[in-house]
Formats: sequence, structure tokens, C-alpha cells
Amino acid sequence: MKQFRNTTAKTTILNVLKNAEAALSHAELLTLTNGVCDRVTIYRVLERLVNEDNVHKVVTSDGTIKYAACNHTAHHSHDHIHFNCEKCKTTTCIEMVKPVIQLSKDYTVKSFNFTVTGICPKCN
Amino acid sequence: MKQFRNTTAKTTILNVLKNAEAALSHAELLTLTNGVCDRVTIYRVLERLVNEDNVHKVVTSDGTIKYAACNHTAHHSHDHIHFNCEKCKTTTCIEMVKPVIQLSKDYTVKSFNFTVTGICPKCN
DNA sequence: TTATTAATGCAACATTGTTGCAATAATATT
DNA sequence: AATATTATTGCAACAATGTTGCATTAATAA
Repeated sequence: MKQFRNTTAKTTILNVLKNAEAALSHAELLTLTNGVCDRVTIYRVLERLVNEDNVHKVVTSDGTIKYAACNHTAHHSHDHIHFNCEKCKTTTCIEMVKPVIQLSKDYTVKSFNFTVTGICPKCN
Repeated sequence: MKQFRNTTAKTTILNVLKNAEAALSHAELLTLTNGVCDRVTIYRVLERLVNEDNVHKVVTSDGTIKYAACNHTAHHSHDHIHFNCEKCKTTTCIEMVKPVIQLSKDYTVKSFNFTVTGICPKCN
């Protein structure tokens, strides 16, 4: 299988994501990485980071795609919800809250995307 | 305020959505309406239909935006989940199932988008 | 039937994401 | 340390999706 490499583009992008308080879009990453690499490279690095399970992809309520660094503390999982603030437009991971749903048994659930929209504590 | 009008484009689009078994994307609507109106008109009609509360907008797990006719039976609400089948690629509304979450009180929840991905009963 | 103006079509543009390919650079090998 | 291998990058070109301005068309009101 393919051998991964640590490049400046990759480490920069991952650092920006780790230092970010909220999930970032491709466009936001483009400005925050400050020309360290091409637009296309950001797409490709993000794809790799998601595959390597270092970053997860979040789809916000309005369809925008954002990326957040996974915090690999304790029991890491992608099964958490996201909060989308209408005021400051940030998308944050809320790891503590687990949603409960009951689907009939003929559905096979593989993953979910749960985004709550409203006003966050900071803006409230 | 603005007065709405019933046009062929609008009624056609709404009918296509009502007859559809799953939520439809803009591209799907473009082919299904069979040239009844321009690409741009579909965007504008969909916007109106959403504002009039006749259609609701669904963001699928992969970020695709789809539209579904609201069924105004009994107690209508947009607070339901959507199921995204990996096999047949359909997005369907599941009105019966209500998700349960407990967010701390400093969050103001206005709406949510809950999309579950997996295999639907038909494909299972 | 006529007047009003919401709705449409078209062109042009903006944004977002994808692909092919030659050049570059990170790692392994000698 | 120098070289070979190939993952990664930059660039150009493209495709898909969504937006805007404006003249024209057509629903509704008068």
C-alpha cells in the first residue's frame, strides 16, 4: 500500500485545524495557510487527513463543508453532533452529547450527520 | 408585501416533488421538469417554495442539497430526520422518528439537520 | 381590456470541486 | 552522502453548482 509522507503543506494545514476553535472550510483554510500551497493541494491534503482519521468532515446545516481536527483523547469517535451558530457562523463539535434515535430494524445505520443550528453560549 | 403567483414552472416543480418518493436535487429536478423552464428559474422557484413552507430543504451527509415536498397532514414540522441510502442514493424523510438530545441551557436551538446514512429497507 | 408587477430567460459571472501531467521533494536504498 | 523511487505538488483546464442584472413575458388586479 501507499506510503504517506509528511510535507509542509500537510503539517501546516493540520496545525491550523488543531489551533482553530471551530471547524474550517476549504476557503478559510486557504487564507489561514497563507499561501503555503495551492488551492488544489488543500483539497488533496484534506482528503488524506480524513482518510488517515486525523481530521473529520462536517456538513453544516446550510450545506457548507467544514473540517475539524479530531481530538484523539480517550475514546474518540465521529459519532458526535455539531453546533452551528447563526450569529458568529462557527461550527463546533460537541463530543459529550450523544443523540438517541430509534429506527426500525430494516434500516442499517452506518453513520450520521447531526447539525444543530441556533445561538452558541458565547453569543447568547 | 409581495403577492405570489401560480405559474406553470412553480406548479410543475411542486408536482414533481410531490410525486417523488425521495428528495430531489436541483439537477434531478432539471431533468424531471423536462425543459419546462430555465435552470435559474428552478433555483428561484425552489427558494419561493421553501419560503412558502411548501417544500423543505435537506442537506445530505455528503453536502448535497435536496428538496422534498412537505406533507401537511396532521401536525407538520420540519423537525424530522432524513435517511440517506448508500446503495440507491435516495434521501427520504422519516417523520415518525424524533431524535432526543440534551444540550446545556446556554445553547439556543432553532433548528436541526439530522441525516442518517446506511442501507434502506428496500436495499436491505 | 388594460395596467401593474411578479416571474422568467438569457448572458455573464462567482464559487467550489475535479483531473491530467510534468516538476518537485520526502523517504528508502546503496 | 549521493542516488533512486514515487508520493506530493503546482498549474492549467475543466465541470458542476449557484448568483445577479436586466429586458421581456405573463399572472393577477383594476
